[in-house]
Amino acid sequence: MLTDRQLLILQVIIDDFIRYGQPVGSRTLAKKEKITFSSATIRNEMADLEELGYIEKTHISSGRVPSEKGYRYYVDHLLSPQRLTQEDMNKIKSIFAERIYELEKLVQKSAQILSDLTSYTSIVLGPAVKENKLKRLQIIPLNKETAVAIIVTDTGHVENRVITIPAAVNASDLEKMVNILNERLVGVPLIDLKDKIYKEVANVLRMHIYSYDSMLKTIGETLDIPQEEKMFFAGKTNMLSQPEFSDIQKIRSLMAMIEQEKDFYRLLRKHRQKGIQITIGRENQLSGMENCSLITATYSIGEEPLGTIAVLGPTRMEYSRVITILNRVASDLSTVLTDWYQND
Amino acid sequence: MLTDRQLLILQVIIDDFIRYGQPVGSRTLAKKEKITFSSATIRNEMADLEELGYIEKTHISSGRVPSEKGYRYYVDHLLSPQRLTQEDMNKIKSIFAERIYELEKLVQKSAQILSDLTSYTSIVLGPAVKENKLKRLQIIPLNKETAVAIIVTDTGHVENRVITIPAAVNASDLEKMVNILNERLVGVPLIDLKDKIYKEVANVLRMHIYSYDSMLKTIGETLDIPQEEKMFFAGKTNMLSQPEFSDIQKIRSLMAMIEQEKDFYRLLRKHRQKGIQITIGRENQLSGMENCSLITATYSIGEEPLGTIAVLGPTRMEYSRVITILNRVASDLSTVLTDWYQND
DNA sequence: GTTAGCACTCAGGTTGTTCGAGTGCTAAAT
DNA sequence: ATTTAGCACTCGAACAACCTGAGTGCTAAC
Repeated sequence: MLTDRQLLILQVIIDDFIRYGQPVGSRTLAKKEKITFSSATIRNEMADLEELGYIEKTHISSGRVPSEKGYRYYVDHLLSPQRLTQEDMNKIKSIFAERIYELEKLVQKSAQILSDLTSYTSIVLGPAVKENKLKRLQIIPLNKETAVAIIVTDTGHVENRVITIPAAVNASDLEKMVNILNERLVGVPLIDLKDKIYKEVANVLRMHIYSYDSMLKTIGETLDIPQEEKMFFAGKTNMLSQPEFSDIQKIRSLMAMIEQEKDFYRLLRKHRQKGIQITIGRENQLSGMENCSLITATYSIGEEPLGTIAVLGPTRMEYSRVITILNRVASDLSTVLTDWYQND
Repeated sequence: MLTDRQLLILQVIIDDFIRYGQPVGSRTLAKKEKITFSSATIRNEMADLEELGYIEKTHISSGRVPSEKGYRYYVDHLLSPQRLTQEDMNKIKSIFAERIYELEKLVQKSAQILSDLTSYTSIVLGPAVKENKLKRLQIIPLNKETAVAIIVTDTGHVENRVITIPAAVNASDLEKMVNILNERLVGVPLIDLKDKIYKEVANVLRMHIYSYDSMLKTIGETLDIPQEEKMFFAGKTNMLSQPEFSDIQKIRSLMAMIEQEKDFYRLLRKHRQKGIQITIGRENQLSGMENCSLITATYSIGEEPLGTIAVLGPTRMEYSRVITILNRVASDLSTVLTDWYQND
């Protein structure tokens, strides 16, 4: 177990390093207000902290730098909570004060404000469309062979897709079918649509529709809703200004990682628990993330969790500030959404 | 006027520099097959070429590098046309062989293939939605206050927006109005919709609809179609691997330029003429583009130009290869689109 | 007109040196 | 038993000196 003095030193080292990005030496430390003992004492303590794995040297006679274990301890035990400046508060408020009725736009704006305020990269995982409920299905013929199928959900989200209409199907059949589907399926979550069609609606369709088979196939196409939540990025290039990424190689691997959205999506999916979640450097188990930390929070409608908002920064990021901002944005976003949807 | 030998030397210098990215010296040049005279002769010719502004030295005793004027002359007069490899041809074909019915997706795929094949960044300016013709307008109420307005165009494009419904408007009025609008407005280009409504449809509406005023306002909201063509990027980070951008500063200014989409959009808009257009370095008159060239082509339906596809690379890019690819993709894309739309 | 030869230039790599920030250890002070 | 002062030591970064190689321009001979 660490002594109080060791904790103090660890905290001051990390705070200083986060602030200035330079290895911290005993002399620098000794000058700090909070530190009342001499540099020699500090050196002894630092030697212990290093042995325990909380800090590292970049070379044999350099100052110390936090290790991943050090950051981990720091975020778990040493974070000093921070208050937002009035200015930041206002910025956040101003976003949510606008009456934006489209979920996607709101979510995108949230990502924007997060990256603006933090100067890191932010990612927002949109709500899963598949859990929205069907409000209306519409098929609008374009010409003899093709039509646009449109699905509107209760959240106002619109999915659309161009489909081919089998030659055997005529316009009135199409219309009839759309009517039947709407009658039976409004209110059903998109993900259950297919199932429900085969189990409950197929019978009805067979009775009323002539070319039942090809029709069902067309419907199948239509209802292939994307399963995955959309990711919205903002400030992708903010990382270019971080001094730890002055090395072009690091930037390349980081960018490659971000572009490769699949892996990153999977990583985000691991952060679904409520509250703030932090993963540091290699904890992310994703190459390209060695020098990065990811902080996430969730937003929700009422008690129903909807999605994740996240900030990606260097391991040397301002954890406490980012956490405060993230909490704030998540809660404001949740409030707006809850307010909006529960007034139905 | 340049002599044949000077032209040969200029061409070989640029070809070599494009290939290896290193300043080209007289000795290197003398070793080339095509060059039958000695390095001393070459030095004399190079001195002349430099005086005329076609090539430059990076420092007093370095080899030569093409100047912007040199590149300009090269692309205007010296390009040796190139054939696509079978492999590249196949890749392009495979994209357009799939039956993709959505314009946006097709366009996005085209951007993707362009950046894949060239390893540069590619940009595609989508067709202007405003020129599409209205196929159907639909308003689907979500709850008492809000509704989704959906506009489907003859190209299968779907625009949608959440609108607020004035309290004075009731459901049957809404329906009636949508019917009237559809009757009168189908086939009208989106850009003319507003005009047409005020001039021709307003009268009819006034006769049939109770809360005429607030209704017209709602309709106005609905028809605020984005005026600008969408830009689709692909391979944004490809530039990171170009040796000329090993300098972090250059990358930053380049990325900042790309992120700042407005300016870039304006630049692209200047390239609307048919055929291949090339602007080199500072010809682009956009800071961040000093070391870049932009090559564009247009795609069309029949004779009707629709949009622009572009490749953004370093000034030292493989002009001839890019031009070949761009031509190919543009023409294939045009063929598919023409085929598709003229079968209406 | 072309080329060989030569003196000259400069970027970039290597080496050596110095400086300063930092360390660990020891012995004295508290 | 802690804490501190002092000292020898280490290393990176910055700088200068030097060398090399690729390249040039010019001149005189072919």
